[in-house]
Amino acid sequence: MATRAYHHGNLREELLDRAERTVVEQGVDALSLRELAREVGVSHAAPRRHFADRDALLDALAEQGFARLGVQLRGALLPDDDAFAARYVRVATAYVDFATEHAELLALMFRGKQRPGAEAVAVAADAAFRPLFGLVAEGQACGALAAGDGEDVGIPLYAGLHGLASLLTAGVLPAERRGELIEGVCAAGLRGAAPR
Amino acid sequence: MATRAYHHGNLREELLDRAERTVVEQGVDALSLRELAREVGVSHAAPRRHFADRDALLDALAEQGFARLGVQLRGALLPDDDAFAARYVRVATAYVDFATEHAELLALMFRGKQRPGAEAVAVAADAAFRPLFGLVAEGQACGALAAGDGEDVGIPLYAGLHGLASLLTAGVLPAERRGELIEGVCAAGLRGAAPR
DNA sequence: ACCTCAATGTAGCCACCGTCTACAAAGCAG
DNA sequence: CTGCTTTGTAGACGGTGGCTACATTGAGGT
Repeated sequence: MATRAYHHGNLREELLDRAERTVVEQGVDALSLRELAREVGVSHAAPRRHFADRDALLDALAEQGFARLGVQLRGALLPDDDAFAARYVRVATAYVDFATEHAELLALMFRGKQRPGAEAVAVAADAAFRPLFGLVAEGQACGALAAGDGEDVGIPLYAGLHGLASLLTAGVLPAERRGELIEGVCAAGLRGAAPR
Repeated sequence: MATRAYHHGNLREELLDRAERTVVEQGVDALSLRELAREVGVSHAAPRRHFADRDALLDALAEQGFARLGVQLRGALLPDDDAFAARYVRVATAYVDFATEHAELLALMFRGKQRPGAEAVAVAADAAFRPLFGLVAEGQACGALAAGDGEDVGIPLYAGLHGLASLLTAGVLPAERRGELIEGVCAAGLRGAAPR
């Protein structure tokens, strides 16, 4: 084995990858910098060269999480051969899927938004959510959604999705019914956002 | 000063009160059992007589939180001299108010639901939410909400509220617009849940 | 080719934390 | 009064995050 040299060469990324894995699998609280360093095979103080403190690492994780979420959402949005409602359900499903599969990561992502000095996280969040605003505009253009400020129309829709995801990951709603719950929330949301 | 005796007499409750305060003010992560014991003026191992470990204390806190939430919701529901929509907005406001004022506590409350051996928390949660189910039934009775399974009708409504609260506490949506956002989400929710 | 120097990793320390166990004090039931 | 249970205390252990001083490395200028 090419016993790596004194300098790792890729420490930051490897730390992030490992950290994301243990966060997703065992929760934020279970993430220990020292344990992480041990797993990667590096001294306990090495991570400090790349992350000022534990919170900085968590912020970076959140940023990366928003990037992943953005990819998922854009992927779900890509095929544009469907009716608007169907596309909406597809994007909603992608969002709820991500939220339930990465529950702990999502909590981290939203935790970061209000912390000071986390502009990078906020920027990543905006980028991830941009597709949703486009979808709302599209719905307005084709007459499926009420006209007016896109935010006013989109916020109730997004709140429903986010709330559903949150209730699913909290165990308030049973995960087995995920599919039908998404359908129900989407349908109710679209009715509520329809032109009147 | 009546220097209290060896036995405190009311340790458990005082620990819970102090703990809730620091959780609400500084977040769950900032809660330290030792610091708590110091504040109450008791040895660092004393809390262990009342809470098996830190998680047990957090569970008790969650349980107490659901009790408080239930009181708020029932209070908002009590005056029944209004039209259904107005009552709904009032209850929704009470929920979002609680969620934003006790953001960290709420996170704790929902964290508990999925943890093993926390039936007491689940029971408290059910009790807190019971008023909401009653309100939905009432809306169905007076024709403001679609008939059918109360859960199918109520879940999208509740998801919207919970999501809105979550987005507000995360800082995704600005707290200053709380009032108008509640109005918007309530209106959209009611339209989506109306008979068709 | 050499030398400097910034970047990166290491080793050891500190205070703090949660948990465990052995012990002390207080209340209570007979 | 006596013994037992409850409640609080004291001290120890391993683990953690953060800090500082030091070691190693690689890259760029001469």
